[in-house]
Amino acid sequence: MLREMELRADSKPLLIVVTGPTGSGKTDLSIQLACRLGCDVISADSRQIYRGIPVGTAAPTPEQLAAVRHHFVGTLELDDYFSASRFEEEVLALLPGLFSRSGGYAVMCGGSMMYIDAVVNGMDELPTVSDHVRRTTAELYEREGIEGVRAMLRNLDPEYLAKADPANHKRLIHAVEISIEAGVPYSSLLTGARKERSFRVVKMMIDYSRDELFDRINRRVDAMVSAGLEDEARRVYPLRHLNSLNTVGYKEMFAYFDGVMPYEVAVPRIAKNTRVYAKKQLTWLRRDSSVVCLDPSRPLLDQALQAIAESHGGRL
RNA sequence: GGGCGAAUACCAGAGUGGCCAAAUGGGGCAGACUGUAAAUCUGCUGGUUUAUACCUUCGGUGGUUCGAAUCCAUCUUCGCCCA
Repeated sequence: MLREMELRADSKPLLIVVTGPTGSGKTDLSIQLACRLGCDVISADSRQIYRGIPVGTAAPTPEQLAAVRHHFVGTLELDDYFSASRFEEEVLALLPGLFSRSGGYAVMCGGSMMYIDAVVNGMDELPTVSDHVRRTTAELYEREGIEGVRAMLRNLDPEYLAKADPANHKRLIHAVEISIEAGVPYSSLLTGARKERSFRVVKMMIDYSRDELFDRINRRVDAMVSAGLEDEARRVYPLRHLNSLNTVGYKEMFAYFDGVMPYEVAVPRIAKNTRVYAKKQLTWLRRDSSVVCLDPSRPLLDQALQAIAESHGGRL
């Protein structure tokens, strides 16, 4: 069956991106695809990449991991630094090997839109922020609040300040950090240019109606709870201040452990915040017209293979 | 049967004569996004295609007043108390 999908010698390899909102069934479809195409799965998920939190992040199960080789699942410690840019770098380094082993295919599966964009379009080169700069900027924010950060940015990069969201301290702080580190305004480093890639991309998502999706999410949260979310959260509770645990499912559990939120509130809150997260993903997806929508009422694998075939120029 | 209290937008809940289409929170919707992105942040949420504008709203009806969500009367419903 692979024969029919075999690449022609002159085509570039193909990265098949299975994305979509949380709870839409990406994991299953990506595994089916990878099995069918004989390739690996690259996870594009900013939380499943951490070790020790498989339940709350709905990471692939041990069985699923055994069925197909996965990358970037459970490979980092909770206190490891990571970023979309690093993801881009590591995936790009990994891809050639995967393509050559599979005959030109790789599946990327995940809902971290910025990670996917980093791989597909690339990000501008920025200097790595040193601990020293990070610390001084954090102190500035602590001492003088967002006003202080804005004042600093007025000197360092007025152009960015003018177009940035003035209330978003994370962005402003980042701009300050990069400007200091680079010695030039942050905005001067942003080219917006799309990087050349040596592979082609097909993106697809499973397009549930919002009601169906929300229903799936609600049910999945219940499943997580019975799969031991609370125990898992309790194990990582001592590390709750880490960014990797500033995550839906954990923060609500931590609030419950801290006694600031009753259990009966925490669980529905997880479902609600997951729905909000899904909405944000859909907002991001909405402006990406290159995403092929798959109809969940029909066989998904067939539609996915069809989309892949069409990306080859309509030929199998 | 009697006494008291309450009825406000999707929900909760402020407001007690004009600055009220009505605080705030929740929920919902929409959006931004180039180095921790499941993060962080923004806007809207009675109607009128725009609005410093107009219209319709604060349980019902009828009053008082230049003007009522706010005062009066009455009715309805709910809660508590005495029977």
